[in-house]
Amino acid sequence: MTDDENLESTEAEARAVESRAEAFIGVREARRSEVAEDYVELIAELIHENGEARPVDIAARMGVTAPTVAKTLGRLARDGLITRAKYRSVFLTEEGRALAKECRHRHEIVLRFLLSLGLDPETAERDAEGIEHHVSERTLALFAAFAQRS
Amino acid sequence: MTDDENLESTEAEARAVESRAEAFIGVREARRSEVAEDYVELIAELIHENGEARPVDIAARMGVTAPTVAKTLGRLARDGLITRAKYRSVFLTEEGRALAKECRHRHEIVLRFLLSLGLDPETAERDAEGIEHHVSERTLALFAAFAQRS
DNA sequence: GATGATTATTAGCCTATGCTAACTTTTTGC
DNA sequence: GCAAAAAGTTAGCATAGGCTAATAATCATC
Ligand SMILES: [Mn+2]
Ligand SMILES: [Mn+2]
Ligand SMILES: [Mn+2]
Ligand SMILES: [Mn+2]
Repeated sequence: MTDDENLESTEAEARAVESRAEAFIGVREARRSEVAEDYVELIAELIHENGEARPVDIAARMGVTAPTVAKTLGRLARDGLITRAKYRSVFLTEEGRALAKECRHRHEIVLRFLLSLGLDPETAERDAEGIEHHVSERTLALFAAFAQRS
Repeated sequence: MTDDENLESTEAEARAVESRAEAFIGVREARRSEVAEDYVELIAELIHENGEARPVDIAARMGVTAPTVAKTLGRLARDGLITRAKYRSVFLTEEGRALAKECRHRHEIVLRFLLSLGLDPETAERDAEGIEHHVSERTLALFAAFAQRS
């Protein structure tokens, strides 16, 4: 048998394997920002509604304990998305605000898209919360167009 | 001011907070099975195509190193999804096969849905790989119906 | 069947994200 | 303004899921 007939050895096969790997690598990459995205989006909302974002309110809405919030806020501060002072509320940096805006935008589009497909609001909200982190710009554009059209 | 006028203190507010938390808790729950789902789906495919699933092939397609695969396979075995013998290929248990079938089914539907929306195949595959873990049964049914219809 | 290449495992490290328990600070209500 | 309640922090623990370096087993080839 020639080399080309070996399992795995064709150029086409190699490209397929590579492109599959890239998909998974991309998903893992997206996964790394999920928590940060959800937090800044929520923080922006709390600030908008209440004038400030308190850890206790973040914890209640995220469904986690206060120490978990504290640790996550530490990472967000380290990454330049929020500022905070001990025992005080949290605020977004410019970068944090920009990310929050983008996340809210994406969340809105995904949610409206699911609703326009006919999904009930509760399930739509739940699914959007997970899906939003995994839609490319292209997909988002298609979602927006579809929701618009319908 | 009466109690009802307090920020956060209405029944409706409390329910909204609760339901938001449930959405996030659900997403975190889904997140916990993502890796296992991707692995069993891939293992099933490799077995179908090659008769066996070798760690080296899993690693190439997942875009991770061999030790990462080894550790993950340890968890899958612990959770009753695969069986394996040292230095040998991996096989699915009944439970693993059932999960793989379910994942493949979901993956197919999400992918076809994205394609039927007009997304290019590369991006569709990439997005499907992330989205598939966050679609409820209801959403999946709507996706299937839409792809069918179009 | 020796031997070099390939594949698999193990040990050890790291980060993220969750938790509980204990402690500190701030806020609230008399 | 003091005491109790609420909120926030810290320490310490666990698991998942990545990695590299080192080691071990298997396979392929002569
Ligand atoms: Mn989300
Ligand atoms: Mn969101
Ligand atoms: Mn996937
Ligand atoms: Mn998949």
